[in-house]
Amino acid sequence: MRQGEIQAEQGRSRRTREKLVMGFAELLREKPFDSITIAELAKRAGVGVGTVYGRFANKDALIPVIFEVYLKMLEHYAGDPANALTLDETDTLRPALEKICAQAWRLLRAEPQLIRTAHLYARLRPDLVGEDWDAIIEAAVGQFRQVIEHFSHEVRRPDRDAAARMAFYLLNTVMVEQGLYGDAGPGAALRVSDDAFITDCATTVYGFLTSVEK
Amino acid sequence: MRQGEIQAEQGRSRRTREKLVMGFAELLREKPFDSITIAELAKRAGVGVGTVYGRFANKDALIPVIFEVYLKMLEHYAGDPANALTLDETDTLRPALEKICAQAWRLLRAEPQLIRTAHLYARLRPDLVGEDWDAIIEAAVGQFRQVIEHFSHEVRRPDRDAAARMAFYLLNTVMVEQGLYGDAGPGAALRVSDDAFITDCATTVYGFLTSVEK
Amino acid sequence: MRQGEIQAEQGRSRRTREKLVMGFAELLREKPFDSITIAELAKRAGVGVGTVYGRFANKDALIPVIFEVYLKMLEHYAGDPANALTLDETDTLRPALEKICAQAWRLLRAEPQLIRTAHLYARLRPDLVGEDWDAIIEAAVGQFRQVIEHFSHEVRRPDRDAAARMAFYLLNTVMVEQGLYGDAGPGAALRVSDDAFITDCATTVYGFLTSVEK
Amino acid sequence: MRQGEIQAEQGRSRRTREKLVMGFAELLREKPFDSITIAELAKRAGVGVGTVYGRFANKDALIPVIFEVYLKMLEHYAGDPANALTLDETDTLRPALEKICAQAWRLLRAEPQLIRTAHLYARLRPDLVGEDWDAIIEAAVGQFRQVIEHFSHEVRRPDRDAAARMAFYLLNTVMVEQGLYGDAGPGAALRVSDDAFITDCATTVYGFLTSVEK
DNA sequence: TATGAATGAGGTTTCATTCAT
DNA sequence: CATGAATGAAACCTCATTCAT
Repeated sequence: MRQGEIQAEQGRSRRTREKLVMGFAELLREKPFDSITIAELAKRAGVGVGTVYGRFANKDALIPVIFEVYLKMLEHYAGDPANALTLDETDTLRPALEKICAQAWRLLRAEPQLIRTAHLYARLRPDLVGEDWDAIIEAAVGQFRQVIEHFSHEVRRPDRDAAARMAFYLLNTVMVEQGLYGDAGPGAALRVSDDAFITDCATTVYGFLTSVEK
Repeated sequence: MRQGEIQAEQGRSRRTREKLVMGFAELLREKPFDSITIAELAKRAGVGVGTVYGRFANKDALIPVIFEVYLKMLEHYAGDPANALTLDETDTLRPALEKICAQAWRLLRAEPQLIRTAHLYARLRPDLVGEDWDAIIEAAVGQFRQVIEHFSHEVRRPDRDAAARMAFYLLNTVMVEQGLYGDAGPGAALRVSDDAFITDCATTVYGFLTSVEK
Repeated sequence: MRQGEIQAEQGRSRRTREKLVMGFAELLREKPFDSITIAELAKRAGVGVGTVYGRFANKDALIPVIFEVYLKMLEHYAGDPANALTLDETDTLRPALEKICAQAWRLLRAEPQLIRTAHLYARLRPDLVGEDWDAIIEAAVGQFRQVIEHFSHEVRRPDRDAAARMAFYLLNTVMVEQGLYGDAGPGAALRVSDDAFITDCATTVYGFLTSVEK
Repeated sequence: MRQGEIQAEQGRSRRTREKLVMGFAELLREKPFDSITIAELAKRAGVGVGTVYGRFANKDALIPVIFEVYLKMLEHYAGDPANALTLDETDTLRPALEKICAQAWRLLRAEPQLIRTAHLYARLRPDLVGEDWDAIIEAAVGQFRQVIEHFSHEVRRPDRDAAARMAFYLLNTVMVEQGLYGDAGPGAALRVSDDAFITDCATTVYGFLTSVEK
């Protein structure tokens, strides 16, 4: 069970939780977590304030739900066949990385507020992330491991697992930064188009995977 | 003049601003911006709350000062000869990048709270960053331009300026992420030592700079 | 029937009431009445909150039960042969009073929280004390009447009933004050040991009983 | 300075505190402390809620003020010549004690709510009574010391100080009990008129002071 | 200009009570 | 009858901002 969350998940109670999570997901797409008030959440979910406290011990207990919502969104996105990554045998590593980058980019642009909040709270309250966050990361790392395996002959990093992790980390960090905060932040230095940026990201990961150990 | 900041910079008034900025700098190293109250700032600066409002129209008007403080810190750090980057003719690109990475890492570890807040607000309130942020970025990009120029024969990117910008962006983003939030966030996937991470960062930038255009 | 209490005392219903009273008695020994929540009581009694409201119209309706619990405790205490007051013919009034005082003191020290709450609510909500409180008092007054009767020749108060009432009142008030609130309150002025206090109490009652009418 | 109370007592600030204390005193005469809300106090004092928190860190910080108000009331009462206790040489101990009792009784009847609350919180929150409570007690004990000194030949208790303390304690406890809670509580056993009760109280103290050590 | 007391909207949390199941 | 989820009024407290001195 998530931190501060309150037991009992059946019948009316279960539906209430669903209403709350749905209302919360809506709000998370509209504004940052700390501008969301409990009263607002209650209203959006169509329940009373007390009801929120019936399911969540306090406002902090909602933080793990951010990741639950995030994970749900990713699953929904991954379930869409349009986003399936098919690794053709005739393909090479670089275009495959570009596909991945382009996909990640689309996702970031589609759900900026939610992803922003998730990333923010993963940092602000690491104690409250729960297991969903790990699941999210491991899934993504796994995808890279597959790609590396598939184009094994092109990759020169000796430790494939470490390489997959770093590749994920690189791509994730760099794209989230640019995708979420756009022209603000250090990204302002770039002044490039979306497409150019996607290409550069792919190049970066490609460069990392194919360069020899020091 | 910075947004929301109030004119008149002479005599008593000027010293008041200095006191405020110094107190603010102290507090920024201790806690996040939004946990700093105006009353707290006034006390730390040794002035009255009303006086703060005499210089800054509202709390938001302090956000640009975050970047001013950040820039001042960078300048102080850059002014220290111990941190000067000397590009020896006999050197090669890769060790030079490693030096840069190691330096950046030290800085991040020395001033995490301030850098965290600056990066956060550059994203949360891009409208309020002011000119200092640009100055910070251009300075850093410039350093990369120098390095690229110096090891020109090793770099295969055709557009040197664009390459310098991306290199800065990469390094900055990736290191800030890992340096500030450590094990939380996607960085948790890495599970590597500081030294290994620094090396990987250098490799990444190196890989990017030396890989051929698509 | 007690105020606000709900009829029907048979079978399942009767056992529910017992569970509630037992749980309530436990809680009364742990904390003041107004820090006890209905949800807490329900849990302790092993029933649902709604069930509490099935037996008691509202929280106030529990106040008379405080006295019921108090009375039960006194009866339990009085039933213990170790606490029986045997008035020997060779005894005199003063040592008898000291025995009574010492006994009362032990009781106060054994059940401070419950007695404190009972006395508090007898004052705060005199409308809700119910008949149990009278029973408690009359039992105690009766004991004094016996003692006065037994040492009739030593007592100089003409009205024996009034004397018994005042004696009880004196002892009760003075000891409860000191026993429950110890060093706080006016008792702070005393600064005496338990034994000395018990002796002084006995002296006081003795002085009252043996002094002549004005 | 009192616990949780906030510094600065001059000019506007001083007047605000006065307004608050006056409004508080009014409310204390009307209802128990814990039914008084901060918003209510603010309104009564004619200030904003924030202002209350500007002077008192939290609601608990008002508890010491209860005793301040109580002490002020006692001083006001003591200052009235009508209440001065003149010990005539021709007097004897017993009538003097009766005068004291009668006076105490009048006071109790005049300010029941305030005295009730003060006594209640002296017990509930002994940590917050502050110095005023000690001052109140010592003043009262001092009065008894005087009386005992004046009628020294009638008093048979060897330790005059201890006797004064016990006399005060007795009288205070017994009268407060009866005066504040009237017919509720153990006082219900008495069923006597006010005058008879006053006489009995005097007799009790007299009995105590004039009976020989055990 | 400097001060800091005063303000009050707005946020979180508790808990007696109701009522659908 | 029993249950416990749902309710929402009401309490406490914070803090950016104003304004009289």
